[in-house]
Amino acid sequence: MNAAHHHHPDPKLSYNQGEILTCLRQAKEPMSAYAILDRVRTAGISHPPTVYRALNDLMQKGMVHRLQSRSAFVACDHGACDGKFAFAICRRCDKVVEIPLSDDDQAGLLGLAPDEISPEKVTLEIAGLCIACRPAETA
Amino acid sequence: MNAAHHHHPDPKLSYNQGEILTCLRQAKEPMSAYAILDRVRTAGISHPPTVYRALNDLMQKGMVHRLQSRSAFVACDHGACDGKFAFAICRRCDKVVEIPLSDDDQAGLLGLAPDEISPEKVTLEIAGLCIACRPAETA
DNA sequence: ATGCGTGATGATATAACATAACAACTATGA
DNA sequence: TCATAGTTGTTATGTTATATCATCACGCAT
Ligand SMILES: [Zn+2]
Ligand SMILES: [Zn+2]
Ligand SMILES: [Zn+2]
Ligand SMILES: [Zn+2]
Repeated sequence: MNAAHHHHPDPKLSYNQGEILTCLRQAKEPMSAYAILDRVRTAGISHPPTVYRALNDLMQKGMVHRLQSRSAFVACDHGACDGKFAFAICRRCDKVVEIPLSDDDQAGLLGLAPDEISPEKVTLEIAGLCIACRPAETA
Repeated sequence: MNAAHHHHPDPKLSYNQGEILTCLRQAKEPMSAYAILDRVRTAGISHPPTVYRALNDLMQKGMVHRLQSRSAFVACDHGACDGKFAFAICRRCDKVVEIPLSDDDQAGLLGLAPDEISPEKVTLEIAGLCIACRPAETA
């Protein structure tokens, strides 16, 4: 199989990267690596390392983000971004909203780090209840 | 085995909880659940569910925190705390510093959440390089 | 053309992390 | 006694992630 035979979301991506990014974009919700694997089997991708390789490459490019609190992956809402984002996640339905962080936001967060650790990267995830799940919570 | 036969870090803790909290406090660094399991075998704890149960109980009490970005657990630096903390973590040596968050800090973080998700809990982990690892990085 | 280096992918196996489900034991009090 | 709640033990399994080596396609120098 060859890249030229398929539509790619970005010409710089390899075949596997393109398939997996497309899968995540269509899902519009976080997917585990193994859920992705199930969905791309028809595209000829059939082993976990293949999926993790592509996910790591896509994360390096900023096109995919990992939700640490869920061990799941989402396509970047903005095509790509570079460390300057956070997530809000509904604890009930797993809906995810990507939050762009301003430079000030970033600086403020990095400023929380103590002197003995010079900060480089911030992981911020805010869990809560989305508007659709709020009624269901009054049980 | 019975709690009365052992010194406990807190009388309200069960035997298993006490052993595992003591283990984490002695380590002073993050430990995976399975690393804890190895260390408490001599105390009669020998199965993963036992460790995870105690860890979950201790986390509920705020006496143990989980580092999402490492799948590891640390004893709270302050005995116990209640959601109002962050971590700075050295990406090279895994040194961890717990950062207490002021009410203002918390409010600021929760304020980043979009309208459609009402925020409840914030997970903030800042990765960087600790002072001891800075020389080693110039490779 | 031949051979080489590089990057991407394929494939096997295993490691590391976490939980479901059920059984057993203790303590407490009706 | 009996029921109840709390804790722990045990087996089995599910889920997430990586190490390692093999293979393939391509560009390029000889
Ligand atoms: Zn993004
Ligand atoms: Zn929701
Ligand atoms: Zn704490
Ligand atoms: Zn360090």
